[in-house]
Amino acid sequence: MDSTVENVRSQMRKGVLEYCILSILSRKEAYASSIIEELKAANMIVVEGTLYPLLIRQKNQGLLSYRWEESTQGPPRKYYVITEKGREILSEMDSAWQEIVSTINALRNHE
Amino acid sequence: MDSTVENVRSQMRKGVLEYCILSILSRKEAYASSIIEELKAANMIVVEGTLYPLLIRQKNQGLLSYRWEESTQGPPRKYYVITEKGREILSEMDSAWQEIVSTINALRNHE
DNA sequence: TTTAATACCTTGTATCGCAAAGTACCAATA
DNA sequence: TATTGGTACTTTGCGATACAAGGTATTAAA
Repeated sequence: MDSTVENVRSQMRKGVLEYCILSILSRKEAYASSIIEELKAANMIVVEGTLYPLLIRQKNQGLLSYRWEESTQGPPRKYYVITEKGREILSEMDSAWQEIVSTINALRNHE
Repeated sequence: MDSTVENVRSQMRKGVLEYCILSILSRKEAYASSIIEELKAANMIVVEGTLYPLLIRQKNQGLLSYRWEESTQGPPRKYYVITEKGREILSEMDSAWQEIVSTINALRNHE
């Protein structure tokens, strides 16, 4: 049951997910669960099975590193930290995003 | 050669492709090749193998219909026409898009 | 010692864009 | 009439990716 619109909505979210992750981590380091919380607060529904592989991908691309930290209430947390390369890529993502926004504006308001 | 950024750029485009198609067809009917031209002009690179299945999908969802028209120079063209339902969905896509834009703004400029 | 909460990770599935190859129609030209 | 080139539509196979679902491990409280 496809609900066209929900599908489109989730497609649009997908396109900017990596951008959102890097953006969050550019402000302060964070661990997966807290990133999910922050995304949820911003109306970007993301689940664990999506986020973990994505963080690992970005780490493998050199955009992130991480360190373990003990928690007072539960297992240790893997705090991800944005790298210098990550910041460079983030800034290129800013451009890419602006470009898409312009494109949509052009297409949507043209004439 | 993954070029992270080009990958992200294309991910972002994917997310709004259906939106762009409906948007173009909301102004006037068009056939596949002309849609590709228009998208190219707007900086959205799309190829046949992407567009045709997508048009068929949207037609099957009742967002589009089509009619054949003879061409003076080549085989007949399949002109796609947006339906009433298509216009409704397009307007919901407008909302979805605005929401994503707000989300990004919130995440990107927060603090 | 069992339960609940927190946190990390993996597997299988479905979707989707894209490259590439295929089919068909038409017109001009050899 | 046979061939070539241009236009247009369609299909197949592949790779990437989000997500549902299930799994492991640690800690603290009941």
